[in-house]
This record gives sequence, C-alpha cells and structure tokens, in this order.
Amino acid sequence: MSSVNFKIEKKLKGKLGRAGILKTPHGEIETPAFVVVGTKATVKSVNPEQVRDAGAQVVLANTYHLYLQPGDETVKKMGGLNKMMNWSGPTMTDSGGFQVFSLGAAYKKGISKVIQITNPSLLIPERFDDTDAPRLAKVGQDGVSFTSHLDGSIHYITPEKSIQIQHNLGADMIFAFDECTSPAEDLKYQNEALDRTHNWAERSLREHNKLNTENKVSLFGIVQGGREESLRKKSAKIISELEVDGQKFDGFGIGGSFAKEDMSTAIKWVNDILPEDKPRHLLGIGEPEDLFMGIENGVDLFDCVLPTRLGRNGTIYTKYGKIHITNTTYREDLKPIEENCECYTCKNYSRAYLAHLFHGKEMLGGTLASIHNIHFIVNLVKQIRQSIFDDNFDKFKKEFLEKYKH
RNA sequence: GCGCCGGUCGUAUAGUGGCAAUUACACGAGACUGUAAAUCUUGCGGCUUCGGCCUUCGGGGGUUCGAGUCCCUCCCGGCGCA
Repeated sequence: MSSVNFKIEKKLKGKLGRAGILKTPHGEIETPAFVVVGTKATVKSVNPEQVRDAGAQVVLANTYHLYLQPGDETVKKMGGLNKMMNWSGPTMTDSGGFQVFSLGAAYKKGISKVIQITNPSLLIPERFDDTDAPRLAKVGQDGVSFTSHLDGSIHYITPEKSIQIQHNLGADMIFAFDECTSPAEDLKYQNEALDRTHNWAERSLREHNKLNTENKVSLFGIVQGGREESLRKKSAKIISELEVDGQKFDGFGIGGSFAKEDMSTAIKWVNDILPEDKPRHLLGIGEPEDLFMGIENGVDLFDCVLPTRLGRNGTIYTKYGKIHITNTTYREDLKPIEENCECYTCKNYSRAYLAHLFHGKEMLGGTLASIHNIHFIVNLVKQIRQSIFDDNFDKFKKEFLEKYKH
C-alpha cells in the first residue's frame, strides 16, 4: 500500500501526457507540477511563505547534504523536514544519487547532466580517461564512498544508508539510491552502472519496507540507462516490475544524463513502459521547452535548480526569453520584469531596482529574482496543465515557444 | 622661494633598462538543468586575413639597439622649511 494516491484526471490525446492529482500526507499536488529545489532544507534566498506565494506546491531536499549537515538524526530531533523548515506542504528528498555524479565523474569537469550533442568531446569516452582525476565520490559495487566537501571526512553511503537517512529526514516521497552516470562514460560502463542501480533499487525497496511501518512515506524507483535505447527500456521494465515482499515502487524517477536533442526520445522509451497509474518524476529538468517536452511525453513531476540558481545569478525568465538583469539596458528600465505578472517581485519592483540590487550585490536582488523565476516556471507548468484540460496543449505550446525563443 | 616625495588603463595599485604593462575593484558580455554555485568564465588602448601591426605610463627634450623605468627641463599634487 502506498502513502500517496495518484489519480489521472485527463489525458493528452494521442500522447503519453496526462494531468492528475497526487495525494500526499501533506496535501495534494496538482500534476504536472514543478517541484522547487531546497537542497539543504531551504529554497536558497527565499522563505517558505514566499515559496508558497510564488505558487509552489512541493519542495525537494537532498539526502547527502542534510546527512552531512546538520545530520539526519538532528533533523529528526528538530521534528523532521516539514517542521524544521516551516514548510507545511508536501516534500521529497533526493537520495544522494545525483551527488554520485556531481561529486564523482562530473567533479571539476564542467560536465552537466544535459549535454549538447554537438559537443563531440563529451561523446568520445576515450578522451575522458580520467582515472587519476580527483573525485569526492567513488563508486563501489556495494555503495559510494564520499569525501565530504565540508571537512574532508569519508562517508560510505549504501542504498540502505540512503533510505535510513531519508526516513529520518521525513519527506513524503523519497527516492531509491541510484548512480547517475556521466554522458562521457562508454556503453560498457553504462551497462555496469545500470546493473548496479537495479541492484541498489532492490536494496532500497527492501530497506524502505523495513522502515515504513506506519506507511507514511512513498518510495520512487529511478530509471537510468544514459542515452542508450536498450538500456533505458531495460531499466524501465526492471524498475517497473521490481517487487520486494509484495511491495513495488510507489512512483518513478527518470534520472541520468541526456542530450538536449534526444531527451524526448529517451523519455518516450521510458514512459511507454512505466505503469500508467503511478507518478513519474523527471529528475533535474528543466527549462521551459523541456517542461513542454516532458509533459507531452507523460512526465508528472519535475524539479530543477535553474529558477533559483539563475535568479541568484541575475538571469530572469520572461515570456520573451531569459534576460540578464545586470545588462546596461536595464539600469534605468522602470518597467517590471514582466507586465501583468502576478508575482510579488513584478507587482512591486522595477527592472531598474533589481539591476541596482544586483550591481550593489544586495541580497534582496537574488531573492526577488528567485521569487519571479519560481513563479514563472511553476506557473508555466500550471498553465500547461490547464491547457491539457482545455484540449489546448499544442496551441499553447506553439504560441509560448514561439515567443519565448524569439 | 628652497628641500624632499609623488604623477602608470574609470579608481586604487605593481612595475628601477626588454612592457601593451601587475593586481583588485568598477564596468561590459556570457554560462548555469535530481545545487561543492548569491558562483564561474571572459573582455576591458586601437586595428587585425589572429601572424601580427599601430598608439600608450603628466608635457617636452635627451642617453640607449631598446625607456614606464636613467638624465635635463617644464607642469601638477602632497609634506617640510621660509
């Protein structure tokens, strides 16, 4: 039995897309939905009231970061994620699987989880013979050895450990411990890593069953397989069907590295196989065009650091594309970021003021920009959802992207 | 009036014979996709077919193969003595 309940209310004709409602112990999520990232149990530079007022329904924190600091036992003592961070809505935690990638193969290499297929150096693994390169995460068969970026201490995270930590953190929805692979790895490695992820998925589920005695927590399994069709399909099948002690995963995450150009194909492979009646979360994505793509292809949940990271760095979403608020042209621009935008930032401040805050390195700049960006992305997904109900998805998508990419 | 010290890219600086010239800030542009990120990259005299070419360290003159660097002189600023 699952602690979440997912109901599909409307499907996208001829496509995998759907709109629904995901019920959690901390409230309902109207899907598709954008999950705001709050890695260390805080959405950077924005307080929970502002996150909620920007329209966010659910936030995602991180296992590895909270395990290191302040420690999952301490979080538990503080009453768990919701109470600690003063967020009353639904929560998720990522398993630490992404840190296997970001602190491992991708560490200090400028490799991100979405690559351009036009960058040949990333597609030729031989050029990435980096066995001697420094890493903070080293993958073993049984788990991953992390060197803390905070104090250099060594921590061995196994699937069991990740699940234990996540139960201590106390989110509504948690993820299996996986290995997010680098796009630069060759097929042989992707294969090995996938077997490992599947093994870890089973162990994650087993540990979760043991700890989930009150049935308050839902566990999502993660599909990997890089950019390879056979691996993606194999993974989707295995993760879908995986059963331990009569229990299956309550939902699914789609993880790993993608090439921007063929992400939609990969999502389709996977969502064609995943059971229709359970929620699917596309991990770490994305940009507006990715959201249309994902929803069209059957994704229910997204999370991404971009709205807040871009916001803190002075890049702001508008329906005509992203702008750099520090550019000279905005220094005396008295208009809001977007006319008619309902967010707190646009209702109260001008571009010139935001430009001033960023030039002056004032903290409020990052806050106001993040509020707008969160509102922009969360609201975009809500509008897409509405377009599904209105049988208007294709038109809305076309009109939005034409303006946005101009 | 005399004596010191000093005038280098918007600002502050480094530079005592090989220099288009250090560093920081400011300024310009860009990047960011399950957050080692309120971070990072890059440009910042002009032109360039990217190999260079030209013009620059208060002004002028000189020494030298070569001067931001040494000498003379003038201008400007600070301090001290009159």
